[in-house]
Amino acid sequence: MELEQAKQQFIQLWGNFGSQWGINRSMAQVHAILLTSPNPLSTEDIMEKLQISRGNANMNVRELIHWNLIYKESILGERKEFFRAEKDMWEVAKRIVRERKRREIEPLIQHLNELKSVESDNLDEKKEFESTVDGINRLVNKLDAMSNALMKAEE
Amino acid sequence: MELEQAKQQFIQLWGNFGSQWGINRSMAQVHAILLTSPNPLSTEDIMEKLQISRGNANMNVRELIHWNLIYKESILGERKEFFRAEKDMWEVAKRIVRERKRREIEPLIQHLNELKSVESDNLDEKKEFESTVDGINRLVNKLDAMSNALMKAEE
DNA sequence: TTAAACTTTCAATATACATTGAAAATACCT
DNA sequence: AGGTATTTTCAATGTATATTGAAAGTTTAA
Repeated sequence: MELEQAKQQFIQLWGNFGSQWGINRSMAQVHAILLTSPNPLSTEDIMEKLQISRGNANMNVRELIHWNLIYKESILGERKEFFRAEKDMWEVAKRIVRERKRREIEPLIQHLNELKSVESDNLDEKKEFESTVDGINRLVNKLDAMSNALMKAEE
Repeated sequence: MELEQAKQQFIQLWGNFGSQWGINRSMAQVHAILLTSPNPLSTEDIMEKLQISRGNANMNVRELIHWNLIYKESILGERKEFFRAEKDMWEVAKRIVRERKRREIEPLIQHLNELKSVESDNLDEKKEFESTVDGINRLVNKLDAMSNALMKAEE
């Protein structure tokens, strides 16, 4: 397959994959284009290659920096900012896990704790509810422990 | 906290959590209401408790059955169908992993394989592209192996 | 075999979320 | 300080996805 065509397919693929997992399509596509570029790219490069607006490009680049998946890079004699992606995919995975944990899992645990015990006359429903919440709590803690172990283990 | 209020919060919580991970809100909410109910519920019960349409309730119940997260259950003397949820959360997690693997990871691997090698004059870009695809391939295989190991390991 | 009870489908509609682009803000150079 | 290049913001707009509900389909019981 021809390179440009393959890149195009990869960008679409990564975009779809992202959106199935709650990452917005453009952000995943910006990530894809930087992952496959040997040189850092500017906002304009990204706008052009993905055919998206300046605002969109800018916002998703910022977001990717915040996720720690891409870096700013300056090019000698150029005034604008350039960006390059972290290329070690195991590192990428770890950073995504870290960020989603911080954003979603921790608040989830927080909220579940507040639901731990309830008052009610209906003992059946009360029991079922508490046991569900407890079950989820245990699961989340288990998964959390597993992911911590993995991220330290490396390889 | 009062039970009904806590349930309501849980339903919202589970719905939001689902939609952050690419599961539609209603489906997660239907799941939530069944998880916390000691008795099986009918489509009408679900419609009423979540204030959603018949079509919506029906479609998401079907989908949850397909994910193997809820079961049909018949109640003596009742004609309509009732549904109850799998309550073992570790089991739930395993089934979700299984389904998402089947739906998303396997097709991803499929597509990545097709992009494995490309033709181009630009050796830099070609190399970068192939190495990115290879890196993702390795990552996905690693995660896949890990999840397989975990799902067998139990506990 | 009919009719009531119940389930499924799907075109129309609504909602949530992503995207645009021009204006405002900021950084940089002389 | 003034002017130009570059980045950021955000109200308006567009788009993908979810939801509705009524009609069509199916099952059950008498």
